[in-house]
Amino acid sequence: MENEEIRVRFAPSPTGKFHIGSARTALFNYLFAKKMGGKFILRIEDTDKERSSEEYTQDIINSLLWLGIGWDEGPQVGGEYGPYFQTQRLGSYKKFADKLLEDKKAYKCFCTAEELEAERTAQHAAKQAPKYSGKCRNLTPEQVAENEKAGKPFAIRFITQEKKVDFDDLIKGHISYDAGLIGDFTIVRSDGMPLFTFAVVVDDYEMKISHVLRGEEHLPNAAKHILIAEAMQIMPPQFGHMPLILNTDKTKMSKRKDPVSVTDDYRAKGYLPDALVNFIALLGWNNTDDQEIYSMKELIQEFQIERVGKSPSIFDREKLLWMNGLYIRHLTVGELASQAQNFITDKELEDKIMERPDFYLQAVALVQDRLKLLSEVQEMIKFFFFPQEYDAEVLIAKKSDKTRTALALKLAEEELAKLTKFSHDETESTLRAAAQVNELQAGEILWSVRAALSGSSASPGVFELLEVFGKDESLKRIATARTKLA
RNA sequence: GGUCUCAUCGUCUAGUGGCCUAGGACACUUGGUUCUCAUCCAAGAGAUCGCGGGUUCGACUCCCGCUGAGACCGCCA
Repeated sequence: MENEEIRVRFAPSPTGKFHIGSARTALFNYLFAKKMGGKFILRIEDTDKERSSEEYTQDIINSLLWLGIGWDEGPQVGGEYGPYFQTQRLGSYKKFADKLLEDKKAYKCFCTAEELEAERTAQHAAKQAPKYSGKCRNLTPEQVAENEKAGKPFAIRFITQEKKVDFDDLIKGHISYDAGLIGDFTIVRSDGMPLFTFAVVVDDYEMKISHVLRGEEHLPNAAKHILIAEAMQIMPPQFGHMPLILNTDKTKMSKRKDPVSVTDDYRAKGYLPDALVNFIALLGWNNTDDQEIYSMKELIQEFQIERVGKSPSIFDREKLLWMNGLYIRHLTVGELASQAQNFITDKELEDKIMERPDFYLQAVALVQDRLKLLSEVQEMIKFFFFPQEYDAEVLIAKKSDKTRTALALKLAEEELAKLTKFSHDETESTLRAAAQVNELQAGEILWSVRAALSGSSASPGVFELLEVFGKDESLKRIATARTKLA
């Protein structure tokens, strides 16, 4: 073995927003590398000029960073096997393609897109497997020269040997393909750009990649990978194909119908990166015991490629939501407050928060247990800063009525007004005593005061609210509530 | 149409021949705590281990067949 170092790569193509499935692929590669003391490399596969864009490259980078998946080599950090953008590695592909041509392991194909398309539809109609006819494979050197002279564009096709391709997949076990079914596939486009299938082999070789961990949809590509490697007389890396992440309808998650963008559907919606990482790590991997909550550090410690399952898993958003709530509850109030601030879109509210940061912090502390998403903070704390409109009915506790509620609020206002110390305990004993003396249920008075303060039937507890609001604001809100009942 | 992959509660999964009358988590139901909601705690319901054969004293676990589902078959990745 010339190279015993563990080197893995995550090689996304910037043709769309960074996908949750890609995040899982990246994560497993990262965990594997870190666990094994190896290197994690990020390579951008941007040879599809039509669909690749700078914006998407940026989204990949931002998402990875946000998730806490850093790379040892790649864009921004460099590395000795760069460059890490395929469009900057064209020389390498050309070199290997020329060699393949020279060794008669590939040939120039002058078929036009229309011809190929017609061939495929004909095969489809005849219920045959779509496979290139090999028409240009037997062109004589004279014919090739003639075509080239005529300025006909050509692609380069790989000569697929009719043989069995066997390999041992780290996850799926022994896999065998009949290469005879594959046909001569294109490795270089007529515009000179290499195709993924070919570029990957060259890059993995030049970057000394030892293990390729990717989605199961690439399983058939592994056979091509191995065939090309053989033709190039190099050792292919070890493969590991991870089961797909499915949508609820058991089909591959798609951009069209599912929330799959890490940035738009998770980060922007108020999910925490640690929760997302924890959740996707559990999609296809587990550690035999009953532990479900893992920090990145623990994941690295515990990760074993052998423990990656073979069957696909459905992405259960309910469970993710639960986990996100759990992570939110584990945040310190300060962390939560500052992270949630990014989700405040209401300008007036934002100004108020800036004016009264301590009050904001106290409000956040009271809603923390009730959150599942950071983005929910705004709705939940609004009433702290701005009294909300509400219906008088809200003030009346379940087993109470209008008259008793009016009395409860009157008593509350009078008794609370007497307090000099407006703490949780003081207000509690005061209100409970008032209820008892006047033969009201404690619940009647507590409910109505809480509703008066929050304007809602569901809110943090009344004593916590009283303490955070303070005497003046509390009495003001109770007074307002009383007018609603009058 | 061909090839490949997969198959335990609704979902994520544990289970590597006897510990399984199948364990945990989410969701669900009920109860407790309580001023509501949420949290928290407790309990419950939920899987004839896709089906059929075999191997074995014994199979969720091994083998074969079937069925079902998915992926792939591009000058996309």
